[in-house]
Amino acid sequence: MRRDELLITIYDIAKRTGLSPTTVSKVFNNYTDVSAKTRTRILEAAKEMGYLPNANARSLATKRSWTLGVLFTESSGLGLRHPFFGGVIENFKASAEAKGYDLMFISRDIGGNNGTYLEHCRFRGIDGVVVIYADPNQPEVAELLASDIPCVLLDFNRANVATICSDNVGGSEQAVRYLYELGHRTIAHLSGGRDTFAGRQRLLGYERMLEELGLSGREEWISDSGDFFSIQGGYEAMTRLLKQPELPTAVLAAGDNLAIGALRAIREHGLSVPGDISVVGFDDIESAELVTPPLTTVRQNMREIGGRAAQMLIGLIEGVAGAEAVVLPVELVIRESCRKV
Amino acid sequence: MRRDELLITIYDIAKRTGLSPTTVSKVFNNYTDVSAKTRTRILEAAKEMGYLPNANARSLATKRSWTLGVLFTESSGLGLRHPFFGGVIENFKASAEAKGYDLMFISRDIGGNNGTYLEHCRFRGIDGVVVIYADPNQPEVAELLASDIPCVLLDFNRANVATICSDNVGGSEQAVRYLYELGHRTIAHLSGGRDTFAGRQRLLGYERMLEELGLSGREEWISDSGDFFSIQGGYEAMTRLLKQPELPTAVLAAGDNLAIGALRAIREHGLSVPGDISVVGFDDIESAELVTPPLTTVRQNMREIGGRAAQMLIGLIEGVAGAEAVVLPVELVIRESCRKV
DNA sequence: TTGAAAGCGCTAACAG
DNA sequence: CTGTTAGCGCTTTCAA
Repeated sequence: MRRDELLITIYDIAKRTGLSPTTVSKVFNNYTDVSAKTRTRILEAAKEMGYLPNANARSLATKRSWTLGVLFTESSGLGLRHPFFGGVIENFKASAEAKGYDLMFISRDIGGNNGTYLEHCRFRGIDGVVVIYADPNQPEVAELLASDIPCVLLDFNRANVATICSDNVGGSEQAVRYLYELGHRTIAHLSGGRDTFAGRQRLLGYERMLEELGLSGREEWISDSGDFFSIQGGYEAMTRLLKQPELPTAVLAAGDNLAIGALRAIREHGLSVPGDISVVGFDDIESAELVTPPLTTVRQNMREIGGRAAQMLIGLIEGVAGAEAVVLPVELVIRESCRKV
Repeated sequence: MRRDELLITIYDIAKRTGLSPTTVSKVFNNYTDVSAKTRTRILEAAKEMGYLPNANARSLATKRSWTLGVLFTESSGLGLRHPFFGGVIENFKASAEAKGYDLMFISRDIGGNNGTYLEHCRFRGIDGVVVIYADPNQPEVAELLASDIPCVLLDFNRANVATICSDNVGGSEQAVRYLYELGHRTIAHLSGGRDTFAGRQRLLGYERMLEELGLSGREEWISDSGDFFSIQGGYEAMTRLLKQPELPTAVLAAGDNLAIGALRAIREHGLSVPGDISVVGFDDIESAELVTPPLTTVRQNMREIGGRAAQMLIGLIEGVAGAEAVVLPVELVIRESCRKV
């Protein structure tokens, strides 16, 4: 069975119904200037003949592909495997599909050759792209964001670009206040890397709340792990912290994986969580509740992030929305990694 | 800046170089019947003018989209969020891109309306699809597999379809033998659902090795969790097991998440792992080594599964390979959830 | 080694 | 309300 033999076009339908291809096309594009009778006649013929529109032909004629690009930074090495982003994309996908868009991954390969992200998008005729955790200052990302292709940027912040991220500052503030209310007065921070927006914001919230509560911050109690997502990074940052002559009674990690690494470092140091040190994470990834002790953490709303991102991007594409910066609320999820002192 | 103003076509290049569109096209398709001089002239002009081919036009003319579909079963509710599949897709993506293919998610929505997977593929002109953990007996999946569109099926097995999966039988066998060598004689199984291929295979390996070792299997020690991936399922299946009058000293779970749920059930029952009961998982997802105690488990080679799947699919598409059934070796990763008895 | 012409399947003015 | 016509950008015979 060759595929071409069953490829039905609007011309076939036109011939069969005695109408013109134009009219057939109009029916499939929901034009209103087609009589009800003609419309059903065409629809019936189409169904009988097994007609399906050809997306490529349509895109060629309309310059609209109904395809959304998904751009991951490849440098960070996380990508899909990270449960947080996997979850975000899943929800993005569901929202996009409901509105008739399909998703395609954007890479720098273009037909097997090297190119830029922007070139890839132009090559494929992508209608808009969601940029997930990619540094907007990286030249190739910047090029894309500055182009005429609508973009939504997640977890970063940039002038004139539609962005969406969690309330990172507020999340850290909530966490620190919670620890304070449990009686903690010496609170450290495992930072997620000062070169990322979310990392800086979470650090900022930590510092702000410390100040608001009249606690003295100490530079040595901020341990930079370089990257949110690595358990190893958290382990190392916590290990450094544990070398201090005076230890904090609590630590806020800028990511759950950092917190998980910290848990291990603390245990190996012969101390217990929350017995000796209380730990709070950030994200609420699936494994947060699986570790021992289950992690108290600041939950980001993955579902909402993905859904809103799709909605924003489509709004931009269809010209019904401008580039706003959305900040979504977070929620402190209390489990068992903190105790009263 | 309107996009159309900077859309350069082969006609523009032809005009600029004084050559014909045909010749320009030939250059970009690596035809050999173009003189070296002409070729460089065209290439230079193209670069200067910022020319990019138009994938839609190309697909329309050639009936080849250089797009691979990724089909997830939506029913199981896992999808990207599961670290195992996320990892598989990541590697699939990398291999596919290196050969000039891009990835698109296949859904049942087609332009926002309902349709079948096959219709979606035809609509988009998808060249081939990787079917990830979707039951091939589900009618719409079966329809796709039976079509003329090349498919590779992961983690299932079906006549005349290219498939790829881990050595599930062998993995269970290795695990049981390992437990046996540690001295265990009463070994239970948390099954991953008898309606999935991998679930049945893992059960089979378990039963076979029991028999080979001369151990008596007991029907009550096989606890079905209905689904590989749910921690909750593992918790419940293990809880049922713990109600038996006589308890096994070891349990093989058909998935790491099942094992993680079992860990919790055992702990809540007042027993310890591996003190009272040894536990072995299957998959080696990231959290396997994060739980307490770190899980001994059968590792599937995500990287290889994804890479081979891409390679097989492209082989099928390009007609250089037939539909084989590949089984990849697994590896027992020993951590701390089992002890000698 | 190069090019003219036709066509891939669809849409969008514009007439009728 | 329906149809004619002319593309969208590219590839592919086939002839020169």
